[in-house]
Amino acid sequence: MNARPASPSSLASVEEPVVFVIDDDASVREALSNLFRSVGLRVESFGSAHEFLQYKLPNAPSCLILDIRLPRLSGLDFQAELAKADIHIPIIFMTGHGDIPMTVRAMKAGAVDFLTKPFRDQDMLDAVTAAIERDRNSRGEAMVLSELQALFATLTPRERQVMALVTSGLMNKQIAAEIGLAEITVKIHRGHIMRKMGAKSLPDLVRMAELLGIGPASGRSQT
Amino acid sequence: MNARPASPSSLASVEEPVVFVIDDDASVREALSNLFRSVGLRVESFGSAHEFLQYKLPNAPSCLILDIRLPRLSGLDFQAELAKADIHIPIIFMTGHGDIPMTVRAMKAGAVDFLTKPFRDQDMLDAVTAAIERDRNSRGEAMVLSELQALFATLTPRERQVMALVTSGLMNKQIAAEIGLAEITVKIHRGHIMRKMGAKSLPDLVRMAELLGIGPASGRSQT
DNA sequence: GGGCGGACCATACCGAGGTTTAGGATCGCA
DNA sequence: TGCGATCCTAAACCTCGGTATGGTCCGCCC
Repeated sequence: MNARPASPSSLASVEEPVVFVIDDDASVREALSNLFRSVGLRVESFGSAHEFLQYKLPNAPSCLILDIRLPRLSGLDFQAELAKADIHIPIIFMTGHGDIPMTVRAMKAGAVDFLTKPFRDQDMLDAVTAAIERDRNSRGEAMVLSELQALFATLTPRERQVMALVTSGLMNKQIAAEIGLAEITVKIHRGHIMRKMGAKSLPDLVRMAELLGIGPASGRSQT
Repeated sequence: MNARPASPSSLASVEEPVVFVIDDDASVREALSNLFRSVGLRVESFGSAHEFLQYKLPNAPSCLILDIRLPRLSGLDFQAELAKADIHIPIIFMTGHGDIPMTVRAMKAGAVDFLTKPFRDQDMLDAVTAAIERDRNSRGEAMVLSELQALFATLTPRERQVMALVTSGLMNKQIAAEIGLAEITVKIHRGHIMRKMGAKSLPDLVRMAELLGIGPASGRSQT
């Protein structure tokens, strides 16, 4: 709508969505590739999980189509691997003969969908659309957060500490007493914080602190 | 002014957890009841979804064990019914012969787990424990939110409007210009807001506004 | 009609927030 | 040894936030 974000960092999410397909059966890869390409989606397919890991993931909304039964590694285990490696991409599982416990485990671990072969093309396309959309959102949030963290990283330890106390609602004089400073010094730090973080107002800063998960944790020991 | 900040609202979550069981097979109800009671959980069981709906739900962390195949209504449909009726309770499905699409649909709709009969008692207990815990958390959050909403409801329309602008970071004089008031009037409103909402500081108020989802939406029409 | 609450405004006062200017002290690094 | 970053403080000055006192106007309900 309105509200220019004013961040010069719109260098992400400009890339087109990508669908990744991992299946050891070349004919399946082929069929899925054709399906997705027919609706204008970019596709990258792989014969194994290992191949996929070699590939440098683009900074674009994407999702992963995975057969639950993979050559060396089960799809479920691979899902866990990705999570452990901090690679977060929505996963759509396919299976020819899966069971319910598998399904539950996959869904609990965050899978977007779980399709049984044979599935209708439209079901797959719907799942992919939802997955891409989900990824687009989470990428957006992650980007905002990482920019905030970058700003936060430019603060000195003292400034970080003061920021936590300011956003917790303490007055300058209380902060000064809390950490043994003159009130004027706190004001100075506070000014630096506002400038470095690019906050236009105190509510702005409070919201940043919320996103960053800042409590009195960064402060010193409490009673 | 009323200004009754000390709302005696600690009357929740003191009740013990309850497990609800819906199954048309009395022997299943009996077995599950015994299982849960054996670990000290309170159980209420029903032969049909309809019976369950007659029951007045207690204000306690709870969960619902549901057979996917119910007498009149499918478990999946009943899940949707509950959601539509704004009854949010974690659901654990059981099934003798369910399929994967059912499972996926249930999990996507928020089910906690989906157990295939026969299941191990421990699996059921684990699922129930997780579900109760989830419900305890969401009840806690819901309670905090409803208390906030109660406070917010005591604000006059003008005060609500000013609150939105204050928490968005505008200065008093800007707010005054925005809605055509004298700055002093804004200050008065602001004071009332802080008192009525029980906010001890501006950051406090900002966090409340975040929880309440307050944007310029409650203000007047914007460009 | 009188009471009540909401909304509005003025004057005055004071405390809190915030900047500028001008320093001093410490520490690590080139 | 000099430089820069960090951290601290002071005095002066101004704006902003917030409260109190006192008052007007309007609409609603008994």
